[in-house]
Amino acid sequence: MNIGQVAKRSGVPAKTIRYYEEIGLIPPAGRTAAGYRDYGSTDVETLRFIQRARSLGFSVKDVADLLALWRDRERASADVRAIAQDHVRAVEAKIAELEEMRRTLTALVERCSGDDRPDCPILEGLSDARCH
Amino acid sequence: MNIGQVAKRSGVPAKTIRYYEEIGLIPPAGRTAAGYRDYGSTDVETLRFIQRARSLGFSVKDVADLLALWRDRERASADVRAIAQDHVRAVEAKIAELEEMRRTLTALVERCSGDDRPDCPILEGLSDARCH
DNA sequence: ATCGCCCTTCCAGTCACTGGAAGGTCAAGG
DNA sequence: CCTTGACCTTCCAGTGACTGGAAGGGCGAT
Repeated sequence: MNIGQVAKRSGVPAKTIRYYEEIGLIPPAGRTAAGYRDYGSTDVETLRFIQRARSLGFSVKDVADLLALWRDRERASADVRAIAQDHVRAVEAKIAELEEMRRTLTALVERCSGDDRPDCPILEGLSDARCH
Repeated sequence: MNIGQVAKRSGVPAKTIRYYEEIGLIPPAGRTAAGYRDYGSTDVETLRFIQRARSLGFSVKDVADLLALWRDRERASADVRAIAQDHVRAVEAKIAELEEMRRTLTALVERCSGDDRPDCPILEGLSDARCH
């Protein structure tokens, strides 16, 4: 299977697949006589796994660890859970941070009339930080 | 005032101040005879403005636009409001995305026993995407 | 043989910094 | 006067995770 086919089936762009190979997240693909990368259905499954983990926000490093555990039939589920739980905490922290931004921003936007006049509580808020 | 002083007073690291100068977010600072950058209190205020805008998640490009409006006594508050409102929408979209991740991740983590056994719904979820 | 699409590599750019090396400056203490 | 230590300077490289594009080669169908 060509890289384009794999890209279509896994949802990972061809360019990104090459990049994953370059950084060692996936092993180097076999090659055809002409030098084209050649893949099998296992590779598609691996890339789908990677795609899903990435879309859940796991870092490439985390994905590498998860992949290793995925391939290890002797793994302890506790190891997987630890990675996932750390990530949940990171996601929650990020949400909290963004919620805080949203709160402040919304308060500023609401106080701004948004007309032709130069008078603007948003800029005032940014210069004084009286917004908190 | 030396760059270190300004860094302390504005909350923007010295390295970042030099970087902002390099990319043109702030004008080049004056220099002392010895070649040290020399700042006044206006510079500290500008950097504080930048610091606050950045901490609310505005991109450097947005900050440049906001700074220009801040300095323009003839601005229309509608222009400021438009930038801020776009940003609020972006922040809200990001929050929604992270909430969705958190929901999926939490569901997976909850189903995982997290013990010595290899049996792991998290890895299963990542391979099958039966989680949705 | 030619067309259009696929593949290859390599280099550069994104975003917003951050770290570090190599070297110059300044103020205080001995 | 000299040294020490904390500051400053520039320049180069690296981060994370791709993404775009150029230059060149291959493949299947007409």
